[in-house]
Amino acid sequence: MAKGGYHHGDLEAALVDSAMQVVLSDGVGALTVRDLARTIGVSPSAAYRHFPSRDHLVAALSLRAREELARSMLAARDAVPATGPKAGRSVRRFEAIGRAYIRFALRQPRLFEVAFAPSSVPPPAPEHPSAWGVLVDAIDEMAAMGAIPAARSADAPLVAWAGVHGLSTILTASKLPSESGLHHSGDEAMIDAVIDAVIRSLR
Amino acid sequence: MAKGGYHHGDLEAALVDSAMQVVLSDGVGALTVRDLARTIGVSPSAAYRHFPSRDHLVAALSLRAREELARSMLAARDAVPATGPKAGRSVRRFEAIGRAYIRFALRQPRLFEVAFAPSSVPPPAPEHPSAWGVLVDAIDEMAAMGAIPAARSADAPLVAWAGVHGLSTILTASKLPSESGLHHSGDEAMIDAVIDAVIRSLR
DNA sequence: TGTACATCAGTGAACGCGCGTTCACTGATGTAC
DNA sequence: TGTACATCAGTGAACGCGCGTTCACTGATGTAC
Repeated sequence: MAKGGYHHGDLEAALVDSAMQVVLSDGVGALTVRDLARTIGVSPSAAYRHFPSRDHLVAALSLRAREELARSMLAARDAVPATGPKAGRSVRRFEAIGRAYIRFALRQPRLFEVAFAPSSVPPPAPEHPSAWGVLVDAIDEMAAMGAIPAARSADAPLVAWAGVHGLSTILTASKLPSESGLHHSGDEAMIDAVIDAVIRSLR
Repeated sequence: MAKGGYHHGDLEAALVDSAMQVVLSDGVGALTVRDLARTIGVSPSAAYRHFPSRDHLVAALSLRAREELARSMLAARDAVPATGPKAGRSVRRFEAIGRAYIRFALRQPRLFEVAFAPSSVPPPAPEHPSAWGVLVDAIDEMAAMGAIPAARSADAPLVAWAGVHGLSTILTASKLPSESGLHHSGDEAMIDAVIDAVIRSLR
C-alpha cells in the first residue's frame, strides 16, 4: 500500500471514493473518468486497469448506494426501543425503516438517484444488506406478532415499497434542480401521511 | 406554411415533433439539437430561433408529456360506465385514473421519464390538463359521494400519487435498461395490489 | 399595381470544449532458484 | 543473499467523436404608400 510513486497503492478504492464525492455533490451525470483521474493524480487510462468501462464504475457506486440505504434503514429499525407489547413494537420498527428510506432520499438525493439509476451493467455483487430484504423481514415480523393479517404479507412489500419510493422520488425531484432549501418543513408531514396510509392499508 | 424553400414553414412544431420521436425511442439523453436539425434538414443554429437552449426544448417536451399523461387518465376515467350507485362509481373512476397512470408509464417509459425529469428551466406554460388536478377532482368526487370519509381528503392526493408514482418508477426502471419484454405478465397483478392498497388506506 | 424597405427565419462556419477508450510502452514489485 | 524474470500497474499520446452555442451574414416575406 505504499503511496507516492509510480504505483498508487489502492487506485481502485481511490476511484470509488472520489467518484462517490462527485456523485454526492453533482450527481452521476457529472462523473467522468478523466476528471476522476485528474483529481487522483493519475493518467486516465490507469482507471481501466480497475474498471472495464465507466458504466462498470457507476454500477459499483450504485450497489454501494443501495447498501448504504439499507444500512440506514437497519440503524433506524434497531434504534426503536424494545419496550411495550411486541405487536406494537413490530409496527414501530416497520415505520422506522420506511421513514429512514424517505429521509435517506431527502438527505442525499444524488445518492438516492444513483442507487436506482438504470444500468446496462449487472451489479458487481449481491447487495448486502439489501433494502428489500430488510423490508420483507419487517413485514414478516409484523405478521408473526399478529400486527397485520397473514393474508396481507404477500402484497405488503410491494405496496410499502411503492409508497415510500414514490414519495421519495416526488420529494427529491422537486429538490434536485433548484437546490433550494435542503429540508422543507412540510416534508415530515408528508412522510407521516404516507407511512400512516401504508400501515392502514395493511390492516 | 409554404414548405420546401429557404423558410421551413413551421420549424418550431417540426422540432418538437422530431424531438418527441427521439425521446420516445431513445430517451431524453439521446436528444441533441444538431441531430434534430440534421433530421429536419435545417442548420443547427436555426433551432435557436425557436428555443433559446436545448433545455428549453426539453422543458416543452416535458410539459407535453405530462399533459399526455393527464389526457390518458381522463380518457380512462370517462370510459367507466355510468351505472350503479354513485359512490361505487366514484371509486371506479378513481381506480381507473390510477391504473391509467401506471399503464401510461409502462407503455411509454421514455415519455414518463421525461415528464418528470428535473429541469433548470421553468415550464413554458401551465399544464392543461393536469394529472394532479384530475387526481384531486377524483378524490373530491369520492368524498362528495360518501365513498371515503371527508377527513381523508386532505392527505389522499399525496398518498395516492406516491403509490402509483412509486410503482410506476419501480416497474419502468426494471424495464428501461434491458428493453426486454414490453409487457410483463406480473405487471397487472402488481397494479391491482397497489391500487387496492391505496383505496383501503383511504377508508 | 408596383416598389422600397423593415423584419423575420434561415445559413454556414467557427469556437471551445471534453469525453471514453485504446495502444504500445515502461517502471516497480514480487517470486523462484 | 543475489539475481533473472514474469507480472502487474502505471504512462502518455492519440483516435474518433460530437456536442451546444455564437456570429456575421443572406434570402424570403409582408406591409405601407
